[in-house]
Amino acid sequence: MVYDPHDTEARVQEKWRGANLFKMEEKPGVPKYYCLEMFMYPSGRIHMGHVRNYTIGDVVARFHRMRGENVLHPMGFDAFGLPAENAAIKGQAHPKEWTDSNIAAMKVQLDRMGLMYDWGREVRTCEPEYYRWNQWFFLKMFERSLAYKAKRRVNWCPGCKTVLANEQVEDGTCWRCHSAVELKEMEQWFLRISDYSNELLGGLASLPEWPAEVVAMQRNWIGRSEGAYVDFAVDGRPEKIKVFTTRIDTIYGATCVVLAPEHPMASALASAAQKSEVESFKAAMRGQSTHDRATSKEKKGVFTGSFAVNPFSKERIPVYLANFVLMEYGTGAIMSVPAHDQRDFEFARQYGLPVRVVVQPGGLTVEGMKEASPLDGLLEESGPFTGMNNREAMKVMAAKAAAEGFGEAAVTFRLKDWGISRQRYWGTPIPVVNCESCGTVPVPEKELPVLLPYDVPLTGKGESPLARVAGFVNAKCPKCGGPAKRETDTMDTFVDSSWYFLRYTSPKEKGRAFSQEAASYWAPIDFYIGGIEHATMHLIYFRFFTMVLRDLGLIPFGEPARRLMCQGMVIKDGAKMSKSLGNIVDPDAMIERYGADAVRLNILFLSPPWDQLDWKESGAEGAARFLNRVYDVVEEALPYLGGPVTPPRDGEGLALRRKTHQTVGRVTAELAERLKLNTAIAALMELCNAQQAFLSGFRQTPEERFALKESVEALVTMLSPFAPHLCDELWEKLGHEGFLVLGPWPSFDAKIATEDEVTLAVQVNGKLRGQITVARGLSDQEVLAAAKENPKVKAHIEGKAIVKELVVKERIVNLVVKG
RNA sequence: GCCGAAGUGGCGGAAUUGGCAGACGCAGGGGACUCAAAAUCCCCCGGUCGCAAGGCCUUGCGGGUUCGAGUCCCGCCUUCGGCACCA
Repeated sequence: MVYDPHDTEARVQEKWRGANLFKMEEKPGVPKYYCLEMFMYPSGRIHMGHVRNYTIGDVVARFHRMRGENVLHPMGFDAFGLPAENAAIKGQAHPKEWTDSNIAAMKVQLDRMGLMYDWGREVRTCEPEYYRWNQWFFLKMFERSLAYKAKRRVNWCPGCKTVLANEQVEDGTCWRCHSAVELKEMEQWFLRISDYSNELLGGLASLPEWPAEVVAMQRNWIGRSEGAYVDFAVDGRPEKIKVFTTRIDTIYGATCVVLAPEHPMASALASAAQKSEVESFKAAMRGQSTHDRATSKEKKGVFTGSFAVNPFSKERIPVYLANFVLMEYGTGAIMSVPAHDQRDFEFARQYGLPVRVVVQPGGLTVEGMKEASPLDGLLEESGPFTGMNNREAMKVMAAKAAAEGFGEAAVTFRLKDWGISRQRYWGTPIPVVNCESCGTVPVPEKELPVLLPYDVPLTGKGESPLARVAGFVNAKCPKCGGPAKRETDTMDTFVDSSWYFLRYTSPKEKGRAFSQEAASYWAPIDFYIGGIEHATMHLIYFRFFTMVLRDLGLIPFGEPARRLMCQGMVIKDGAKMSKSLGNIVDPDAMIERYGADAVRLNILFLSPPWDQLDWKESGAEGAARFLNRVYDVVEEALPYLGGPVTPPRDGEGLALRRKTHQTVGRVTAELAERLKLNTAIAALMELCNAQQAFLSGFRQTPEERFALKESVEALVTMLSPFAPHLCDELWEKLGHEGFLVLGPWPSFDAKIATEDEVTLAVQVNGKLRGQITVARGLSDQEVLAAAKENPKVKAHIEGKAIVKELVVKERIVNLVVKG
């Protein structure tokens, strides 16, 4: 009998719908479980990456529900963003219609997969009821100076015609369209994520169930470094140059001070003689992005004509501007110590500046020096500090600087504030007006939402589209009532995704972003699944938002997700699936061919969820074959299940019971803890194989009937999170009513799972020589005696002296012999 | 350069965290059923020597610890990912 998945899947899905099975009903007195997959961008079609991501979540969510827990497993849409707008520019449809119709199409696809989503909780970020709360959070942050406007050099993507956050620049290109990013001086809104650098970094230690690589990437990205600020006086001028250094111990070796070309003091420090050179250098640097400068590596600079005074040695050293000093990091100024910093070394060689060794690791001389020495050692030529260990000197010298008022120990971070202004239409309007007399004025809360107008000319030409909508732009100043103009930039869509997980807990809530009661019941997320590409974007932003929301008193926790899993990429024939390579696998076509259950099973069976996965069609055939075998086993067993049953105490019946309970133990452990879903499926396959073998020798006794019934029902139940359609169908065949997802999960009996005989391997000198099967619970002496009796072992120990005897309970015996 | 992950049969991958390497599946070979095919079922399937019993080798490479190492330690090689003129 061949099982037809299409017929079954359609019928079973209809029953689920009829029973409103996926609506979450909270029961009192049971644990909660919030299982969340990163919501989707409504591009129009789901791909294999979605299939994998959502199947993992679905299996885990179903499992927890079967165990009787309150499970929140929602899905929604990250519905603002560029593709919708670009489609409109191409004249396809209004972004709103484009988005809505894509969502409708994708929901059909998701339902076909059999995914257990409570659509009653769906969230769409482009709805005013959602984005008004983006605006509200913005106002709250504005009140606390966590949102501010500043003129900065920002990343401009000429392809997307908008500004990008630092996190959205990859290798000097736009994360979305990969155009080379340019630097532009623009007035922008920023969120002060840097205020949370310390907590974002420290909090990582409280996330043991996050993947090590994500934690490492975030740590790297936040980039803490310990050092000191030191003020250098400028000879003959009142102002001081503040530098940041991690090597204050090398300060006696500083032979110049170098400023970034954009440093605010750069022009002022130019002497009359150097003025034109300084200005032309600044002009040359202006067009170059940090990325361009970094990749050229060549050190370029110009002397300003001014001199700085080393506050320790009082030495007078020249002040330069150079391309390798970044305005964005530290203070935008450094002290240059050529002997102990490679960049400074190269710069010194280029411009003929002196090189002086001040930390002696042993045998280091300036003559013949090919590169800087970063090593530790004892200070030399360092005034009163000479002879001191350099690590010690760092502390002492920073303390001296602080005591004398020309510096202090300091920690700096690489993490910069989050620029959220986007010069595009399809996003959340920033709730601010610019009044001629009052300046920047936030829109009062009661006027929210600032609605995104529907009719907006979209040309893709570059400035904010909203600026062309007079009805939107012209507003009254909330403060003075005078004429004002609205902010026409919209927010980065990563703002939307920074708190959506909280909205799911009370998606219909009015008057607040979310119900605080619901949020503190459900959140933090127990299990969060998504792609690793968000490691330093979404996954850092939503941690930041969670901390801010906690500080606003809205939630009682600061970390949004307890456990994170990043599913591996789905590739085909060793290459990433892409349209240009023509190796896209269409989920719909796969479901058409093998059924949703087989597709789900295959994508989970092929490798552990977090590993890269090479989609193999033959695997889907294998999965379908297995489901067929399960179907056959049930069909074959069915006629035998009616008669009287008695628990078996020995023989094949007991052996099958053992296998059944061992499988329950293994599968439960995988689903509850380890989540190596491929091995859970392997265990189920083994159980099915055992049942097949059992049936071929089935003797129709009440004992064997008991074992068979128990085993088959356990298999169908445990397979149901993976292949929910087939299993619900089989459950009905087996004479049961209702749905497997409502539980219960099979109970595990350790006593039955444990064999009363154990097979041990016997080694002689660490080499496997034989096996013995003995009763459980024998003493080591008895086990050793049995081992020595084994004929194969005997042959290897005969005539030799046994030097050592080892027994590892229920595993192995090792006899060490000599001679 | 720094940080992280990984390297196991023809392939995807297992291995209870130091205890029988290769579970489970895919591909392949042989057989049964069939007029035939599909489907299904049974057997074989890391390498090597051997008729066989069995021996030897084998988890990227080289050392080490241990009765015992895919797993731990030291030193390399390779691949992938992230960051990178960050002072």
